[in-house]
Amino acid sequence: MGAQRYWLMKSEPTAFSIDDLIRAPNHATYWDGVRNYQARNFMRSMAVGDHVLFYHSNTDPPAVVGIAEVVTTAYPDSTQFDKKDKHYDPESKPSKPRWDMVDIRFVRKFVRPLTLDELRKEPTLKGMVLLQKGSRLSVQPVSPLEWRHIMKLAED
DNA sequence: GCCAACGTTGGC
DNA sequence: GCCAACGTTGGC
Repeated sequence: MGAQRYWLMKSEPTAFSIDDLIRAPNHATYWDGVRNYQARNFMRSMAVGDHVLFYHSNTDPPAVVGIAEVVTTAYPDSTQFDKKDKHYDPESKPSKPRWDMVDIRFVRKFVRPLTLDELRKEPTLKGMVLLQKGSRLSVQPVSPLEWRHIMKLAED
């Protein structure tokens, strides 16, 4: 199998929305706060240039709202060492950081959000990690087939 | 706001 | 190593 090139990353729009990404300097940001090992490992396997579906979670309606791209490989998430940060991890040592982040940059916003409901109706997307029962991974792989299908949906 | 599903922690 | 308790995620 070739390298994984497509991903999906979740964000609560009240915390950080795709419009926040558009407004950010260079339309880019660091993706901090991931505190799940599986999600972290996916970030560690990202390469510069990989493409990312930007997903709004915990909102009405939850939806894929656009595309970003990976602009750095994984590096230590500084918030893990910041006592005042919500994501502070007292167990993590600067000599051996536990949590990583990547930088992503805005690519485009869909003319309309592709809602979770709509995605569920697509047989091609049945296997998407996002659509699996109980799936909560905030960083997850997307297959080339799923990616292409979502790009088609986004054209309409 | 509710709560099911999941991941992590810690007592044993 | 098991598993109950707990905290979190995120759809609804």
